Amino acid sequence: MNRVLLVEDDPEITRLLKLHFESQSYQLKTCVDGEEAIAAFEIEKFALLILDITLPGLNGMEICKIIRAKDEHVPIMMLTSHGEESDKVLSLELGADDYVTKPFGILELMARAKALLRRGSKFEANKSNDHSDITFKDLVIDNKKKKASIREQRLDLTPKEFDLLLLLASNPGKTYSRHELLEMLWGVAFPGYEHTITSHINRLRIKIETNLHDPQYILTSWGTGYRFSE
Amino acid sequence: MNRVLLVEDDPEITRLLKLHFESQSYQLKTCVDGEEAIAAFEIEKFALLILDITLPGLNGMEICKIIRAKDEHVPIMMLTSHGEESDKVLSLELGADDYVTKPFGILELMARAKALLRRGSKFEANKSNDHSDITFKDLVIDNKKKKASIREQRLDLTPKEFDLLLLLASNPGKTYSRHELLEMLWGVAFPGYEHTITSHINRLRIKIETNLHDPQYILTSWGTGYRFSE
DNA sequence: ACTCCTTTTTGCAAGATTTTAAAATTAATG
DNA sequence: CATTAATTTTAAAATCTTGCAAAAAGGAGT
Repeated sequence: MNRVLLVEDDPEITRLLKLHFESQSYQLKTCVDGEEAIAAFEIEKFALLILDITLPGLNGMEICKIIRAKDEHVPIMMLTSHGEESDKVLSLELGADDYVTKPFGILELMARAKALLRRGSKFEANKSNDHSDITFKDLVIDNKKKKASIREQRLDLTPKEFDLLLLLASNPGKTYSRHELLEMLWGVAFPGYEHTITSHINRLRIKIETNLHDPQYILTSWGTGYRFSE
Repeated sequence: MNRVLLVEDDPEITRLLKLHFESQSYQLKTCVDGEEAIAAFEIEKFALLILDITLPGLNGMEICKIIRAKDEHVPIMMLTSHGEESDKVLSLELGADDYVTKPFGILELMARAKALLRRGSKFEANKSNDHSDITFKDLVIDNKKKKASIREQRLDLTPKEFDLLLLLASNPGKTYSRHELLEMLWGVAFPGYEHTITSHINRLRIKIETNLHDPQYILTSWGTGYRFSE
């Protein structure tokens, strides 16, 4: 069973999650309010529920409570705009299993969603290869150890640099626009500019590339974005 | 036979144990209540049972009693939130083999689980090298003797300091977040702050490093956590 | 070669994170 | 029960990262 139910009124977030869940071959059904969600939940079975807290009409916590009363086990993840600790505690008390605050990096959200989905199902697909190293030329990225090295030498990367490199390198040859990168790493609701990406790419290259005028790892797709060599 | 059955309703603990048992190549099957557990026990064989005492429906002690009646030998470990001595005594009378109170350090729990598993099976895999010393540069850690020395000189470490050093040094190069360290050494339900880790790292360094501004053993992964040199 | 547009480079201030030191709390011991 | 040791919390100083902007350099098309 691979159906996920999302209750969210922001179309931008809906679009993004739909994109990512479907790319991982999950079906994402979306509702914009609580009544719709509860109705959907009555007819169909879902492997995971994702509820926005701030919604018109019934809010996320209320939905959570109602659904938890009907189904003790289904994994529930809450989304919220404010990083309010009280919301978090309250949600978890109401029976939510995880809690993500906006702006969230889509990759982080997906990772946590997968953890919940995994828990619910016995047949471990474990599709994502979070566990194996990525190697290209003299570069090795070990996500498990949070470590990257080039020519046997450990790279001293900041968290953002590491994430950026990991994302690009996980999909060699795919060009990511600055917008996409911001969305995936900085989060959907990130208010900043795309310069930021440029800066980070630059700093990464300084640490990785031997010759900045002829990069071997992080390549520019002119007018489009960046890609990892393949 | 390497199957372990966990009966636990807290998803956080479930997640953590699953992670650790699977990393040690055990299969961990999880149930959230007693009926499910007993049903599973009827069909499959397990090398170890871990029961939370406080559960919705049938509690851990009741499950223990029922299962012990069906199988005299299977090792059973109890988990409980309150360090109540009476619970402990009662559990052991009901046939449990070990008893761990929350918050528990995951490493301690794993060690005790392994001890029980070992008892049950004669063919000792002994996968983990708990018994050999760890040596790096001038530092020697002897887990068996709970002793560490640097430059032939015994270090006077407190228990927490020793555990922290041992954990980091058993996986050189891997960056552990403060959260991970808390979870593994202090326990899942530890209510404190991550500063605590910082403090212990600091005191460890004072005892181990020659130059605090250029540590050779315990390194900082900026924005991420700490790691042992490799 | 010229112009327009994009990318690279550089520097900096604001904000985070880590270090350090010391105080407060808790646990262990006689 | 008092002392001592161990652990946790707090707070400030030091350090590093990040986001942004502006200048310099690099393509693309004419």
